[in-house]
Amino acid sequence: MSPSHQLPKNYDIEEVERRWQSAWRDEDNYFDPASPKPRFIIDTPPPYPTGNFHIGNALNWCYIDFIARYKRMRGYNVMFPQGWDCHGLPTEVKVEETYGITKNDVPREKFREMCRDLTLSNIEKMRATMRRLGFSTDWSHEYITMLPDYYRKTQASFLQMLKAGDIYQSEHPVNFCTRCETAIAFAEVNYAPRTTKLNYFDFDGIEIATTRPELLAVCVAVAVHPEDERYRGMKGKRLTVPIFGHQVPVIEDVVVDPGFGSGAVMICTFGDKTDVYWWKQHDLDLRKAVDRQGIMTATAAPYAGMSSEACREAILADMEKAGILKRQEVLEQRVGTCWRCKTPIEILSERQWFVRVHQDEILDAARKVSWTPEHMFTRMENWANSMEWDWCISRQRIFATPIPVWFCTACGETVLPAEEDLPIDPTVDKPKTPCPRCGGSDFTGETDVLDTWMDSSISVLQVTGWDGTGKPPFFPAQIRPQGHDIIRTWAFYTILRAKALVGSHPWDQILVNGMVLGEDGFKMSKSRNNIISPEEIVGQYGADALRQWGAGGAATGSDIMFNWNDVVAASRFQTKLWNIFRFVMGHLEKGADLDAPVTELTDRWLLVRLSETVAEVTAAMEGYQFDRALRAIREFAWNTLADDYIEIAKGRLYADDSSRESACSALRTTMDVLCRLLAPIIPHFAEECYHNLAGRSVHEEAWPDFSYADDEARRHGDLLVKTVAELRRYKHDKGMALNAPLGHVMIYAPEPVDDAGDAGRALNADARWSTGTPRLEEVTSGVDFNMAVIGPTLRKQARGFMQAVEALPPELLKNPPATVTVDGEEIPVPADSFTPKVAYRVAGEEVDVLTLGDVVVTIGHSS
RNA sequence: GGGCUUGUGGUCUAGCCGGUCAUGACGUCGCCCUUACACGGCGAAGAUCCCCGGUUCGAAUCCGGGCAGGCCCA
Repeated sequence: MSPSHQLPKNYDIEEVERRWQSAWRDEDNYFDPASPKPRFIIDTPPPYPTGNFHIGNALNWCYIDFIARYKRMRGYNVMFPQGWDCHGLPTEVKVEETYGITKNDVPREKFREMCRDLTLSNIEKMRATMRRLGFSTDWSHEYITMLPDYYRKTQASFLQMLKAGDIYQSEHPVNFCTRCETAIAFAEVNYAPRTTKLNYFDFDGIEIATTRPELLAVCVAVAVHPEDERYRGMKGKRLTVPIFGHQVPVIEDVVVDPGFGSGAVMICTFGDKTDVYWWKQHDLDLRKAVDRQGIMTATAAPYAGMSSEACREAILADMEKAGILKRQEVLEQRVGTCWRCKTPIEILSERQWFVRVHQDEILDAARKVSWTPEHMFTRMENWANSMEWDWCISRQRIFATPIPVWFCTACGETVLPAEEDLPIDPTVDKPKTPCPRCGGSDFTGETDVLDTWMDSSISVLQVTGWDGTGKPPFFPAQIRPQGHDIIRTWAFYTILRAKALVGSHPWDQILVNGMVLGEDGFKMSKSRNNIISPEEIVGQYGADALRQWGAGGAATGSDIMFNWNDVVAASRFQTKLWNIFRFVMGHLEKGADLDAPVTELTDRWLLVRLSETVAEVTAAMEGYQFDRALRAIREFAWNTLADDYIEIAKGRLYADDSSRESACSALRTTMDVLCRLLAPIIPHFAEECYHNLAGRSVHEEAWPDFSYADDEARRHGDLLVKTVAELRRYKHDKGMALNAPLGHVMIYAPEPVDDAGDAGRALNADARWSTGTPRLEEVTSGVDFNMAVIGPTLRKQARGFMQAVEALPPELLKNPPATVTVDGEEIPVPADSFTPKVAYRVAGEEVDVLTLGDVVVTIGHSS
């Protein structure tokens, strides 16, 4: 046949994908607030605008887009919004690097402007990548957290939680980065290995081991384990701190590890998190020796003004001089560092803003959400249960949402703006009314700003239509898709905020995706040089191939190793599909009644298989099991349709009778359904084919509900396929070409089969079906056991039974006795417990014989 | 140190609420340019299903204990 003159022989990925991307209209993906359709709102992650939409994002967004497209086809009014979580240190650091300044070198507003400009150009780059990947984003619901319309809501949410008592100010120890000069939350602390020295010194007669001698000035107690015999009776005694001379108590606490150092530990405010625990637990003094820049304070005189490193060396030298430094050991430790700049964090006591964490409420809300995969809920649970401090939300930076609060200069009262006046910047704007407490009119604006998670943790309120008060009209959202790395932050904080602001859980479902690992099995990182960018993949193999990798690379939720093989295989599948499609179109265009009844066996068999595939893919998509969905589609298209069906039925397509109409009709249906099944995963390819087939966009079609049952066609078709495959193998084993003519072929089947001559044409043979028995010598050569019957029925006797059956004479296998003897006991033979394996011998005539189950095929040698 | 998770032919992967010969892809080898496709077709080789123990008539699958990897955290 001649392939369609309209369809090019090669599928030009770049050309086709670009063409459809420019043809598709953004409006087609818009959520319609007035629509009567059921809503499906996606709380899409707002990425940090680094300018680089990386492959981890790509995987995450592939899942989201599969869901969005699938749900639209299922008749939902889908919202697939796109946000940008702009604020934060990385952008400040980047601006400082780019312009060679620090944040204090330019006015606050100028610095913010530089950050905004950088962010906007980064967003533009990332949008371009997202469009190239073919995501069906609703760009009418884009939000940018650094713009007034959004941070007005962030500020409103702050005020509401403040008024409700969920937000408070307090002086409390916080993690502090002295490089960035800001407090950070636990979620922002990374732990890095470091080699340091453990210094043993004489502390008023007791040996103390410490890694942080520079904190000696803020030593507030010495602690020992209550059952440590070495320090029995020491509790309550007061010791004099060397060099500084102040007195501190000896306390006992079970958290002290008697095996570490000398078993006695000095508690400083604050060397680490355990110091904070002891300080609170024992109500100890607070002394401050390190300031926000990491410089020693007057408390540490005579070391005031030194950096903490210099102070450490100086104190050690002085200890040595005084003869109290006993020895030093090398110690491997893990030290908390700033997630952004890697500077070791200090724990400083500062006035900060906090959000109250009600663990139980959060967990209750989290339980109302359906988690996929289920085990990801355990991570949330563990994190919630391990929270010891409230959430520190204030930061001493600039590029962030301002905390909308003033302080009255006269009386210190905290003064709030009216919510309708938001957004405000308290360092620029002034209160509209005098101080409600003292009537004063001089105010200081809060310079602290909000943690960026305060912005992003109301994304779900934003997308469900929140105007800053009350319950959003479309709340809760239907699904939150996100990675497991941010369960303890974004998911946790969002649930907290939804509970605090709306009073219930934020989404019906959460779908947690895995991380993308490099080809070497490790997390992608610059230092490992194993980074693959989406552009690199798309440039070579196109967006649809990348999307197939995302769907099929791993089960949903598990980490996925990037693998070029999968991308290449994906691209080959498209080539295969394209050739299938060209072949089918070529025949359809030659003219056929596409509504003709599907009458022939092979055609009916194809539709049964198609129907089964639709059911399987639908179930997989409902459970977000994209790998299963894609696998089922591939198997159907490649094995069932191309290798089996087309190879067997193609001969009929060249004929010119009603049996050709049947095939064309079946193929037309199959291609239509197949395009729809493919549409969510490979939208460009599906669109290209469907447009040629139907002249419309596949993305405006409904998900197929195709259903076709025909048990006989399924059974007979399977026989036919199996027989043809066996005869192909026969030809192969004989060294024959697959299209070489065969002699007279008789297929003896248990039921009458009418294949419309397909077997004969496929095999290039005179093939006939018969229900008779070939006149051959039968030899029973063994048995096939049915374990599913034998096991449950006979239990412990199963093995003995099988041995007994195998020992039976061959003629008894064909007509089995009612009982067999096992260990001297007569036991009944269960029905269907085994079938005899029958081999056939040639009886005079020159034929070859193949047996496959209950089908016997004889092949005459003359052709 | 804790939590979660994974360990299947050379490589990646499916199966994992137990049932006779373990799925697919890439790679390897052989045959075939059969009027959709050589980015293809047909076939072959290749697996102690991480190790040890247990439950069971039967375990890749369930249980216990190891070992190793990953992620998150302390």
